Amino acid sequence: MSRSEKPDMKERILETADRLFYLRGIRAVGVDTVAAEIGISKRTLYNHFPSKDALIRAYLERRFTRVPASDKPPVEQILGTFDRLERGFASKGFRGCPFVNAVAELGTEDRAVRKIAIAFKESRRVWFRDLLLQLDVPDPEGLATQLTLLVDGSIAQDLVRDDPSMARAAKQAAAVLLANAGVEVGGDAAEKPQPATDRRRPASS
Amino acid sequence: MSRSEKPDMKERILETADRLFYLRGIRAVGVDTVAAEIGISKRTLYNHFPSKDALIRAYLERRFTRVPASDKPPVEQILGTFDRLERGFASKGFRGCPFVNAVAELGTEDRAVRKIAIAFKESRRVWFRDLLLQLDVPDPEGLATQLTLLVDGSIAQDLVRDDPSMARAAKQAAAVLLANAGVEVGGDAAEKPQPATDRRRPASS
DNA sequence: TGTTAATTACACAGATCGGTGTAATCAAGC
DNA sequence: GCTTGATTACACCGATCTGTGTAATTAACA
Repeated sequence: MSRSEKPDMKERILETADRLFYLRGIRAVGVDTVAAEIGISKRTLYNHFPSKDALIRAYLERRFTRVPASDKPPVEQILGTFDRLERGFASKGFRGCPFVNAVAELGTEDRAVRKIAIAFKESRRVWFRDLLLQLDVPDPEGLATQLTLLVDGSIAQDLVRDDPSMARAAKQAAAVLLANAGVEVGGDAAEKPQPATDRRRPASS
Repeated sequence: MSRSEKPDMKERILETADRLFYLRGIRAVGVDTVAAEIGISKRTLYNHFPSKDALIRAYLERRFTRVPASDKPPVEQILGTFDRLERGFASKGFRGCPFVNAVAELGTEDRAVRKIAIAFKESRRVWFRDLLLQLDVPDPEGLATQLTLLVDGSIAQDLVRDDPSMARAAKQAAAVLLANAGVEVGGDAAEKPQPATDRRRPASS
């Protein structure tokens, strides 16, 4: 099949489109820009993707990475999510949730895009729920939803404020919700102190 | 000053820009579209706003409406926020947070837009905090932040899923956080039952 | 009535966009 | 060496976008 020297041209296009779409915005990046960034002709790009819409869909589907399985205790996995979030926020390349951004950019009328976004949000909710089922909480479905609210809330707040401590605030709230559901939460899991005021990266504001 | 028959041309332009920008997206709506929607010439629009960027900024500043003062008890005000949210979600014209959407669309590099968005988010956090101060909770700053996470989380989730029950889930979580801080929460404040599954509007999906 | 300012219609500039057509070039497999 | 398929350069299309220039028109006010 593949006669091209570089492993897979389609994957190279997707990698570049992912980086540009996510960092600069989907509408802000043209197909010419994507092709030029890789150093290929626009024609080659259109030989792999019939339209920009198809490229956008492929970009979002590629972003749909499953959360890796873990053998750690469910509580640690749940609260660890917010630690990963905080590290993500602090990294330079973070710019919000690609699915929420895509819906915000392309509108709710774009069925294909919204379908992928919904699937992603639901997959995370189910991931929470399955962990909560192991913990025997009274209402795993509802609590899982509440945890996703904290995740998406901290992502939106960090996108605007560029303040990674939002993940820490979300983690503390999650710990309270878990404790309220009868789950034993390790004392060090949610480091309480931390006034959380002004933990912005100096680059911003 | 104003020689125009209609009260204020500038306000008419802003009203229309608000509706179109919010519902269809800022980048998706051109200045020609805004002018045509009102029935004025593009030249008139540019006589009131020097550029589209200026119109965008004015649109966001106009969206920056303060939460009205209320004499109801602080707890009711806080939890009532989520009831208002749910009604907003259920209304046809809801399409997420205009500030988050603007940052998602225009990028974090747009200093002016981001500054307005940050100011708005902070104003809501301060509104929560001032109410919490009246309730004598241990950490009003941190709890206020957590409440904003629930607000923005439910907004993001509703934008994607078109599911107004997200506001209800947020309200229940908020009630738990308040109770955990020692606040007396009325039993009817957070109507517990409600499996919350599939409360979508029939129009969607 | 005459002055003044707002609004109008309309053409147009300059850029960018998504997408196509074509013929040449290049590299791998038989 | 020849065939085949991928890639290339490059021109080009039509649409859309922000923004401007201009001269005519309208309406309020003195």
